[in-house]
Amino acid sequence: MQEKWLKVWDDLKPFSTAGKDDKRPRKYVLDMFPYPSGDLHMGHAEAYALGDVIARYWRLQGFNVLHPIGWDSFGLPAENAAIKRGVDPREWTYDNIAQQRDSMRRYAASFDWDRVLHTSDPEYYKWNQWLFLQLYKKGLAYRKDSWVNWDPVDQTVLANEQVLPDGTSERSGALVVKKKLTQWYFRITAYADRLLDDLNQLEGSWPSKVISMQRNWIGRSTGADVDFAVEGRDEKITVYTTRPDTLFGATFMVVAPDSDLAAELVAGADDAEVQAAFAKYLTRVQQSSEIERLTVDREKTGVFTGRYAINPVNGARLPIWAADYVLSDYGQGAIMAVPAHDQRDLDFARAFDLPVRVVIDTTQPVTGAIRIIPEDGTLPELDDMNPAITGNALTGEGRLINSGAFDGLSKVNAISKIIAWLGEQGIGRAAKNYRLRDWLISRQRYWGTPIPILYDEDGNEIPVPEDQLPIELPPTEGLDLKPKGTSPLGGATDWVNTISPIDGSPVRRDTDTMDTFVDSSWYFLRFLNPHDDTRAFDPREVDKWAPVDQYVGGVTHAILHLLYARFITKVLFDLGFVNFTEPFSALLNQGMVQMDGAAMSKSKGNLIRLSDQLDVFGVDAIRLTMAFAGPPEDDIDWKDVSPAGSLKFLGRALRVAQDVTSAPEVLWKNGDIALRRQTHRFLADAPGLIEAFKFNVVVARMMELVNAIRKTIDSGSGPADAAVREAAEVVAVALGLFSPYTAEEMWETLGYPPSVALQSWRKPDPTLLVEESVTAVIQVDGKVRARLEVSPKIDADELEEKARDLDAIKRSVGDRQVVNVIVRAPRLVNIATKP
RNA sequence: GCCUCUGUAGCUCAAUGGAAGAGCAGUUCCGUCCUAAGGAAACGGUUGGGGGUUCGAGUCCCUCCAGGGGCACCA
Repeated sequence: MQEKWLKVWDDLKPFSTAGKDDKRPRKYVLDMFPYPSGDLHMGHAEAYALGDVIARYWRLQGFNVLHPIGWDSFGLPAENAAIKRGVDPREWTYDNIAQQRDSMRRYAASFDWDRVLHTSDPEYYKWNQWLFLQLYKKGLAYRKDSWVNWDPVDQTVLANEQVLPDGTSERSGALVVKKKLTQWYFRITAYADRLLDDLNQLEGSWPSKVISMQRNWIGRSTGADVDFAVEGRDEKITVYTTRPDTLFGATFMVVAPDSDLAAELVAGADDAEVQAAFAKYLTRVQQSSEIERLTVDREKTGVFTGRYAINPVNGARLPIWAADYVLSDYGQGAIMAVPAHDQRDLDFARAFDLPVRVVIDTTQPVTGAIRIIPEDGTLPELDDMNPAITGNALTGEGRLINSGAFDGLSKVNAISKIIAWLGEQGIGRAAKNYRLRDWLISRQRYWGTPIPILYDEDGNEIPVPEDQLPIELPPTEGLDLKPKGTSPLGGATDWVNTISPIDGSPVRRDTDTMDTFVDSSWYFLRFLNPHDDTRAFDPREVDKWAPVDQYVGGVTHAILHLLYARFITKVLFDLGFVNFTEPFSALLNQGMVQMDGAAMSKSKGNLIRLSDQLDVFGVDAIRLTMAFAGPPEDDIDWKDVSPAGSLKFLGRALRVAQDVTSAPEVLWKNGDIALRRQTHRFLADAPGLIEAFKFNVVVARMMELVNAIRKTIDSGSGPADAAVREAAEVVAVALGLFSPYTAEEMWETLGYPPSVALQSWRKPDPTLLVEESVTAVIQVDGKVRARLEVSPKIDADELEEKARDLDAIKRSVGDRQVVNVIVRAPRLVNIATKP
């Protein structure tokens, strides 16, 4: 059965995107493309089953649907496998692709096979290099020397986004260490505001979880930069604070120990003891792992730098400390510490016995008397909440005290007033900061896109001219791919050493390759003209198809891929290449397939192999099981689902079609009215359910419909009834979304030529959707006392009259007084009484 | 710790503030030499607990309980 239909589909090509003169409205349905790491697994099976329902549905609805597939085929696993087995990564990669492609075809995924792309083809990564150069021209790609995340197992740097919250690499699982290197970055921070603000457009069409994760990741905060003079130093130190209202409460200052500023301050301290202590501390900080640094209830550590700053608002002398709870790459890498109103500063102050000065009275937040606190910051009548004693910083709302001219102001008012005052004095200004850092794209590995930059003998950057692209990867022969901390491409001396396109002088190529997230940040545009070797994408095709109408994929990419793709889209918008700013209009995140409540893995011994399941139950039953298992965004536990049940249902559906004895020409209007009503109710309801991704509900409704057909055949008007044929045809078309093979069999059995996938979703007959009569519920004091069969068009007065006329109601009301009658014609009457 | 989502039949889920439902599983029966397929019937509920708003609450509000997810030294 499988081979038969695969051949039919190959011939008919029901899913290739139609030509230019196609007048149908367009839909771009995109499944996240896979990484070719072996054959397809259960997770792929779920994702592609769900994406396929959507793509096939829009086709039935008369849309010209673009549903392409490709492979994200650069990346470390290929290279690691190549090292292990001594083969070329190309071989491993393209073998796996061939296998996955064949599996997808048998899985009946409705892809347009004429648009396949692989990111590891030079025809693709040529345009990756082109994209890099566009960013370079705009100053959005740049090199800098910085502390980077280093994966000691894969021997490469990682983007911030690739480091898990526990400080390990998302890929190798190794503890990430910090290393100072010169690397290429994309200036994603320049787009931070737009990436954040444009999330509002996606509200409602993206999962709120993904939106909130992106918001958190960008992490915008607003506050002020404040300049502090330093004793014995001409230059001021600028700190960033979100709480300028607590400026009068600053009692010390902290700088990041790994910052240039810290080193310079200590060097100028002219105190050997201080310098020795600092050097020791710095070493310790640099050796501590990320996992240690991120531990929550960690003791505060730090050293005094030997220097003092002056608080510009009150002249207080503030000792400057170096401590690793201040990060060198956020804000100014230095803070003013207000221990009374910041828990971290308070913890530090208590550890090193630094003063605490309360400047906000949080006891009477909005109204009430202003307390005047003595200069030493103690609150005699408030000992039970004095932060220095309780260890709890006062972070709530309140009024300013101990703050000179600003006393009495509320927190919000004080923030704006103090920022304004700082501005007038020229010692501060409003400022914004982001958690988001620039995107580090260099990787010290072979299997990726070469960075199209040359360096002359003085180390100056020379971008490769666009007409010289692609820079192809050199063959692996003679190269040592083993991780050694520098790119394997450095060993390809003939490749590295070349001549300058400007003056022919000797130059060297950049030997790093790009993060593969660059590849996937724009691939959805390449699908529009995958074979065009004159440009990355055709603006006319982009106008026609993009942005993607429906994107389908796992929540694992909630930050990384989706953020990068959004960023690149905005860059392309600014460069005039596309006319939209968000790449994916709607996003569906499918859950994961689990076993016994845990992710499946070989090591846990709970791995369910897709190929085994397909062997036992077949493609149709597995696809149906995936759709029926529950809402798509929920995880599926394979022990809770029943592929055997799905298979049983498919058999029932097919037998129902086989039982039909009427001819295709039979007149439906003569059919059994009850079955026809159910069929048309299904036709009316299913589209809304599918568009809301409630595939499981559609399947349940389809099962009900099949049960009803069975009943009509066996104990109703019989197999020759026209309604039986009509309902079976509707089931065949609907089932085509989920279980294409069985649906084609049904369609053929019913006497039609292939393919059921080319059918249209039938319009329900509105006269069959209106009930002839409905049951009205008659309540007395909210309790059901009687029922009435009435016309659906009955008006409220008539219904009330009929209801009150019922003996059961008269009895029920008795001699109590009727105080209110609620009538919701035609469904309900409720008579409220008073004894 | 903070934010957020979800608790409905054994399981997976429905139900514009208006009769608590479906599918699957299980049970019984029919069928069959036996097994399976297939068919029929019934069973299954304090809608997590408590309070409130309402003529009327699974649905809205408050609170507690349980689970999931996200964030968490970013000044």
